[in-house]
Amino acid sequence: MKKRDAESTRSKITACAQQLFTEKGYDGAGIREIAACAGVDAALIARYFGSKRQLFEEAVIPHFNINAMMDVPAKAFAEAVSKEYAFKAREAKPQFDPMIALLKSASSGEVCDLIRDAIDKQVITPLSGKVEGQNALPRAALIVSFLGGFDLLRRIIAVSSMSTTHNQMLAEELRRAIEALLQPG
Amino acid sequence: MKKRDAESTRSKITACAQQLFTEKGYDGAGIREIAACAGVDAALIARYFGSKRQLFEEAVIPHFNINAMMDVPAKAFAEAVSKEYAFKAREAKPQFDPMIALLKSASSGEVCDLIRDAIDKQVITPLSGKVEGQNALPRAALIVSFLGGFDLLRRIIAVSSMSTTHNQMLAEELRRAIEALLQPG
DNA sequence: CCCGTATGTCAACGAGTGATGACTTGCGTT
DNA sequence: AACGCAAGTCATCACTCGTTGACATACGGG
Repeated sequence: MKKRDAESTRSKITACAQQLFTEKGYDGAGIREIAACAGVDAALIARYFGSKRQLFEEAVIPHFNINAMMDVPAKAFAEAVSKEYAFKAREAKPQFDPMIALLKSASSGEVCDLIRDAIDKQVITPLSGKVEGQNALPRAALIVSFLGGFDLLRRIIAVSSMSTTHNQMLAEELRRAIEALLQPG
Repeated sequence: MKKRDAESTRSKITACAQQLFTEKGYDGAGIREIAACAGVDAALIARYFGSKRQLFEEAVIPHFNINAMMDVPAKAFAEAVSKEYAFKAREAKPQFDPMIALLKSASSGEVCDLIRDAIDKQVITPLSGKVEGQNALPRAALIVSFLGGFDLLRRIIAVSSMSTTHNQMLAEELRRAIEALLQPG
């Protein structure tokens, strides 16, 4: 019999859900697999979170934001974010990366609306504050497009021409493109 | 009893596979669903194509290329490709769009290697011929990143700030960013 | 015409899915 | 100490998945 500790159980489930959703996406990670990783019975997930979708909503969605980047001054923003993205090693599989988890789950249909809302409200809208000129919102969306596509090709699909040997150069090109999008035409 | 016409059966399966892989991605589209759409028994898919993976490989992978764009002169390339992407209406669900199908299937694991090869050999490599200066390959990959991320946010996730009202403006920003990536720093 | 092969049909397998409800058991409170 | 509720366990439901093999039948070459 397991030690009875609801809080610890809940947080272990959350942590394993974050990790497995990052590795396999929403559809790819199963309830039983998450439970096994947490050393917990699968039925507990239903009890604690209601459903798989709610687990995803609670464990992944809130962490998809750019709070860490928001206090960077606008001038240094392109530089900071491009370095951040380019130097996240392609091989390194962090236990939890909200961006990867969302990209891998975007085609799911069951959580696509959650993802859309999170991107809109937690990323694009705050980011639009850093965009000069008109049409700040869609231009912020374009920057997010670029970063998302970058992670998709480099860390999920793992195309060969974006290997880690090009980190420095990729950071520079990333910065140039982001600056082009930040500044008014 | 069905009329016996192997060629027509095969091509109907292919067409429905293309459509359903576009709508739901590799994991989301089931063998039986594809067969039903084609008005065919599910077992025939195994007979004709061997496996679901091979069906995907035959029906989707070869069509993911930039042959249509290759004869555009380098100077007009950014303009042409940005318009092409920006004006593919978000609502319009074409029966078959290889880009959407691949994006929705990238997280599948079962066909990710096919997708990687196709992007490398059929898109990034030919595109790199249009890139000036050094590091043509990774810079071509960045352009593909951008276009992929664009389609992902706009047509799959359907972010609200990229609605069709911004078509013209999105095309311009897209062009600026692509030109920044095409020309050497 | 007749037979063999190509084509289509059907049922089933084994594994996996998320979710549910009944049951046991540990723990804190009274 | 005994009760009640929270926490954990187990079996199972009703599906869907891709794949397989046995079977039926249409069609074309002899």
